[in-house]
Amino acid sequence: MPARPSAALALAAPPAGRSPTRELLLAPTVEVARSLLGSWLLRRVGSQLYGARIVEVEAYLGVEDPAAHSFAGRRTARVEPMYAAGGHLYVFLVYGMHCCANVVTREEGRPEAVLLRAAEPPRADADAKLLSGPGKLCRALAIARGHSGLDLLTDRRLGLVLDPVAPEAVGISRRIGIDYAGDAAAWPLRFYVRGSRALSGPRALRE
DNA sequence: CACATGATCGCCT
DNA sequence: GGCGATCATGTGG
Repeated sequence: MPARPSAALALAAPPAGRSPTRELLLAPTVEVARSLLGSWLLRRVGSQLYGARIVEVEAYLGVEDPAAHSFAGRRTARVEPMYAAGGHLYVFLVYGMHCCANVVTREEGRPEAVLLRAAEPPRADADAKLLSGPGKLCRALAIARGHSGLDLLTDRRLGLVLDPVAPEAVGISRRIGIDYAGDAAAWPLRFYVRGSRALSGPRALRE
């Protein structure tokens, strides 16, 4: 696991745009998911700033969502950050080797989150597929389990800057990789920026 | 391009 | 003990 983010993600200066408010991140999870499309995920290591623009996310609706780690109120040390207030980060390990990062939503005690599935590098000449998948996104930005539970609104290492996309540019589909969750796998909770070259998943889910 | 498979280990039952 | 909110690589069309 790389200690530093990919050099291709280095930023000379912070991107334009405003930081999200706590209120925005306490909103219904689907609303937050759409708000995060286009947003910059910023990563700071030492004095160097890195970042990428989020183009694909999935909503996980907590205790009533069979695909969510917090389904039926499950509350363990791993999932605990999902119970924090909106704006915190939840990172977990899947398949023994990849991390996935989520932005927690809703008020404290209500464990919902938005999975960050793909992002675009800041420059057009970079590999568009560098962060095309939740595991690749974490690897490219050097996000690890040790970051789980941090507050994106106050932490120096990770943060967000809003840069909304037009509603008509947003595509919607079923979620990926959760077929074990039965009917919930078909719920339209994946949101993506149409036409982005950084999208993950099969072609049929990119429109 | 579509599909199949192996890697690898923390987490929960 | 079983199984993932995945990825890279391999095969075949």
